[in-house]
Amino acid sequence: MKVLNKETDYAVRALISLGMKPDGWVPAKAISDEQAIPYQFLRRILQELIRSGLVESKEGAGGGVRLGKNPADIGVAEVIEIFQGKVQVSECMFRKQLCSNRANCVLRHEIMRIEQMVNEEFSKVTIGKLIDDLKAVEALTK
Amino acid sequence: MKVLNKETDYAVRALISLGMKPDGWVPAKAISDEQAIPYQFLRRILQELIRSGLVESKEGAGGGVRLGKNPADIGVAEVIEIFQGKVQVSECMFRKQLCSNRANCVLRHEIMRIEQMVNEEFSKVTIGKLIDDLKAVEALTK
DNA sequence: ATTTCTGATACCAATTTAGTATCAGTTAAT
DNA sequence: ATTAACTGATACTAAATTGGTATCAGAAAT
Repeated sequence: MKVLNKETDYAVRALISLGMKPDGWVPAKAISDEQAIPYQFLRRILQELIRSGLVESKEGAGGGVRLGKNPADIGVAEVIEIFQGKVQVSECMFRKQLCSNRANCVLRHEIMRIEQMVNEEFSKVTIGKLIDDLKAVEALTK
Repeated sequence: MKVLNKETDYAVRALISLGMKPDGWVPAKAISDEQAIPYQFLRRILQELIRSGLVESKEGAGGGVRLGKNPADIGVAEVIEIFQGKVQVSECMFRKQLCSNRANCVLRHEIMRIEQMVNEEFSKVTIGKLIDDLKAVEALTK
């Protein structure tokens, strides 16, 4: 059971990379090289990040991309949602036979609790936090 | 992002169904009808549950399946693991470029924390608990 | 005008998912 | 002894998803 797929994985890495170069426009090629992400695949990923406002872009020579929000305001949950949709345990695990009334279905309620918890935790892990952690590790290993 | 696939979903429903009929052998056909699970698909799922000891079977006429463990001792985490493997966030999200030393990689550590939390939560949701909740709802709606 | 970039979109192979089908063997009842 | 009701094992398939590639048009800087 893989929670993050390649798109989300690459997107997070790209966002971290951008967050560490806050000045100017970074071409997709630079990120692709630095993070070893296939160029065309990354391009498509960046376009989705742009559409959803996490990243801004500038066309033409000297152009590229940069973060569209403060790194501390970008939670991994948000990135997951863009590429893999909202976390949902099952379409509806307890229909018909098992659950006469959807509204007060305790079982579904139970499961949705975990869903929400996961979402909250993934929201707390922001790009900013990841960058901070990363810097702390780098300082130690130097 | 769908956390449970059909196999896990159907498996849990089948286990609940079996847990509610603790006496005797239940043929796969009966579960298939009751829970509207495609028969052949369910058969394959049951065979995996049997292999992993959650379910016992008896061949021949009058045979069928029954729980192999106490419902309270079957956590949904266990079922997920059988059909979807251990929860893992990413193969290794922070390799090479981002993380010089795997062992003390704070980022990976961070993510694995959520992983473990999810597993614990899914372990606490047992078939027994689901059955209890279900009965409580049924009592209310009657 | 040429180079460096993004926008948009179409394509593709490999894998996974969800489901079907078949045949062999076991047990119970007649 | 036969038949009906079951599981065991396994092979097959269509459709969707995943991960990745390719192409062309257009924008900006030089």
